[in-house]
This record gives sequence, structure tokens and C-alpha cells, in this order.
Amino acid sequence: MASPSFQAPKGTRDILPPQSTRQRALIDLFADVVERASYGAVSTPMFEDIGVFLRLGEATDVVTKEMYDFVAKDGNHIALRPELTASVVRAFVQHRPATPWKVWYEGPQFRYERPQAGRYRQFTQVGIEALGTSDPELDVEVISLAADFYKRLGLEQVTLLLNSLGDATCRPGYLQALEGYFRDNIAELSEQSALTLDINPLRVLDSKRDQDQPLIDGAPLMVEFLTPELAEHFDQVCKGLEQLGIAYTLSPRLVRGLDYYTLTTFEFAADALDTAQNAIGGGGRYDGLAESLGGPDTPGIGFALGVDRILLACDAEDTFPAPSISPEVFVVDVSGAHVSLELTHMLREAGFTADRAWDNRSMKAQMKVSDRSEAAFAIIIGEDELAADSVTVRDLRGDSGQRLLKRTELISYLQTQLR
RNA sequence: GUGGCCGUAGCUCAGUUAGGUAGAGCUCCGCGUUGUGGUCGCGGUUGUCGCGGGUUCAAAUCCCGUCGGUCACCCCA
Repeated sequence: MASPSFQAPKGTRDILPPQSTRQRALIDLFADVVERASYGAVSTPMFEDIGVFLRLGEATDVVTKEMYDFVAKDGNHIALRPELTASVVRAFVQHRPATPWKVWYEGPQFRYERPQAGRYRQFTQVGIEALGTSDPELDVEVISLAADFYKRLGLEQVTLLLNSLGDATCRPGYLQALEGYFRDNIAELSEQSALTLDINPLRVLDSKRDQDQPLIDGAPLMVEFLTPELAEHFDQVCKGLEQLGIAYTLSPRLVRGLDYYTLTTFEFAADALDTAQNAIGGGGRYDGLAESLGGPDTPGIGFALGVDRILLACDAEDTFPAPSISPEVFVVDVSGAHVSLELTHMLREAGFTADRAWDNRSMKAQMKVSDRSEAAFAIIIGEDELAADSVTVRDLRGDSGQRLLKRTELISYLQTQLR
């Protein structure tokens, strides 16, 4: 075989059955979880005016380094969406639906990064956004829906990390203190973190370099700077989670990569994943985002969960297998009279899942294929059956053998066996 | 963007150390007599050894480049 002239672009992949079936089942399950809580599906374009995403913050790599952007034929500067919160908030601002506005989404997103396990240039996320109220109980609802979803997938080794990032009234004071602290100890900071410090002191807290750890451990904490109202909000969130029995770990150094986050911030880590990419979901409040996109000052909160990584975590915990799409019945036709063509059609119309063999192969070969299909029954038509207007139904999984039926009896017989 | 490792049949991989023009298991196909799968036995198909260039009488094997994968940093889902 000649080597293929083309392959999927770097960092992208083809998702074939049964993985594709599994991914769809995951999205169906997610829809079930969030639609029970009255989140409606929202679908936005895969590309936007780049300005929509520039609001995510100039200190974020997602915006400055990782965007797939291009100038379209009309001269407009376009970008493939690197995440969905900005698009959804843009849609909110454009249509101004009544609040609270609760929506969910799923779909591909694009970031130009070096691929790694669990990190792709095109990846799929599911998520929800809720705009229009700053009630801390909404924070609890949002977090609990993610937790419920993981639970229903069968994931057990998931840790919820929780923090509050404050807001425009108190964060500047904290940033000042943080930057001052790092500057006083700059000699102990890694070279790269020193550069990060110039751009966004918060992000230094995220460094994984060993050299930085002692300094980070001693850094001032945002929680110490929260205004009384924000501290109260955070406290309510914690209490609400406890009320629902949702375990969390206070993580005062948790910061997120997108600059728009305020107050409640959280991340879900899959402990079963033995990689650096073990964050399988994250989110938080973004109370200033709607305004920065030209809308009214509207509080909002949401999360995004990485489908690809969640499935890796499911593999690691050996849960949520791909659902079977095996047919219930498999038609084997050696009559030479094209009976399988109409028989599979009839079976499908009657509500059964049915498949068949091709190419007029020998009975032995067709039986082999029928076994491989994992069908429960083989329906066999040979010359004898053709002449008698009947079919042989063979039980492939149990021990009930096979029986000869009139063709008119087939459907009702299968109904007794399969329904 | 930086660095390490890797790239051989559809799949998993051996062969690369000491250069001599490819192998295993699984899958797939056929056969084991007259119309019957799953086990077993026998036989068979499939590779420009990721791609391009170089060294050599000779390269899967050595060198360079490139593409892709992977891991860490970075970033994040």
C-alpha cells in the first residue's frame, strides 16, 4: 500500500466507531443532566470576529499565541473559537434573552498548540453558562451539575478544586501585594516565571517548576483580600456544596488561564490520569464579561468540560464503555433470490435493528460475519426456505437452537424473543 | 515556542547495538465434501520499513532534513 498522501492535520484526529458512538453517548448523557435543570441548548458559529475573543484578556496565551485567525475575503479579521464562553456571552448580548438565561453547548474548539496526550488543536467541550444572577446558589447549582455528570459517567477519582478570585474592587490590591512579594524574592524565582510576573502576577501561582514552589507556597492569598461581601458570597458557595454533599478542596492558589474569571473559580482534576493534562473541567464566574462585549452589566457563571480528556479518564477508571450498535438480527441469504434485500428492510420497518451479508458469499462465510456482528439471531434463507416461503431463525447467543418459521410469522416471533 | 523519546503489514510489535534488499502474533480470506458462526487444524493475501536527501558495492539499520506521534516545560479542557 502506498503511504497516504494526506493525513489529519497535526493535533487533530479522526474519531471512528466505536469511539464516535461513545462520544455521542457522552454528549447525550450531558444533555440529560443539564436539561433536567432547565438549561437549553445553544449553538453558536465556530468562528467569530476576532474582537470577541480579544476580550478574554491580553495576558492569556489562548488569545495571544494560540488563536487560529485569518482575514476573510471581505477583510474582516476572523478567528476559530478557542473556547465557547465568549461566543455564548456575545450571543446573549446580541439577543438579550430574559434572565436568568441558562444554556448548554457542545462542540469543537480550536487552539494552535503543541499536541500532547489530552491536548489537541481541535478538541470538544461540553459546558453550560448561566447569566443574569449573582445568587451564590447558582454557583452551587452549576458546580453540582458538573459533579453529577462525572458521577453518572461512573468517574470516582475526581477532585473539585475551589477558589475565589475576587473582583475589580479587591483584586488590584491583591495583585499589588502578590507582585510585591515576588519582586522582593525575584532571585529565587525561575527565569520564565520572572517573565510571567511582568505580564500577569496571578499566573506565576500556576507555575509547575520545582524551583518556584517554595516561593509560591509562601505567597499571599486572594482569600485574605476579599471584601466582606465577596467573602460572604464564597462562604455561601462552600456551605451550599456541603449541603449537597459535594466534596471540594479549597485551593487558594488556583488561578485560571482566561482573564475574565471573577469570584468563584473551580477546576475538576481527574486523579486517575497520570499526565500533566489532568484537568477535565473548569469554570467560574465572569461578572464583567457581558459588559466588556458591549452588553449590560450582567453577572454570569459557567463551566467547560473537556470531552476528550473525560474519555481518557473513563478509560483510566474503566468506566463508560462505548454503547453497542450491534444489530439484533442478521440476515444470511444463500437463496440467490435477493431475499435479504427486502427482509432487512422489512425487519427495520418493524423496529428491529438488522444487518446482512454482502457479495453472495458462502453460507459459512455469511454465518461468520453474522457471528461477528454480535447479533442475537441469524435469519437464514436458502433454497428450501425460499420454496416454502419460510425462514430459519437461529439463536446465536443462547442455546435454543434454530427453528423454521413461515415468513409471515417472523416478526411476531422476534417480538416474543427480543421485546 | 523549548527539550527528550519514537515512527517496520489493517492492529500490537521483533529486527536497528556490530549495514548484506523483511518477520511474529492477532485480524482478514479460503479449505476441513453435500446449506450453519463461535473452538481447533491446514493454507493464503497485504509492506516503495513515515517521507526526502546523503554515505556505501550494499541502508529498515549510519548521517542530515522534514512530516507525524508521544512525554515534560508552557498552556489548558
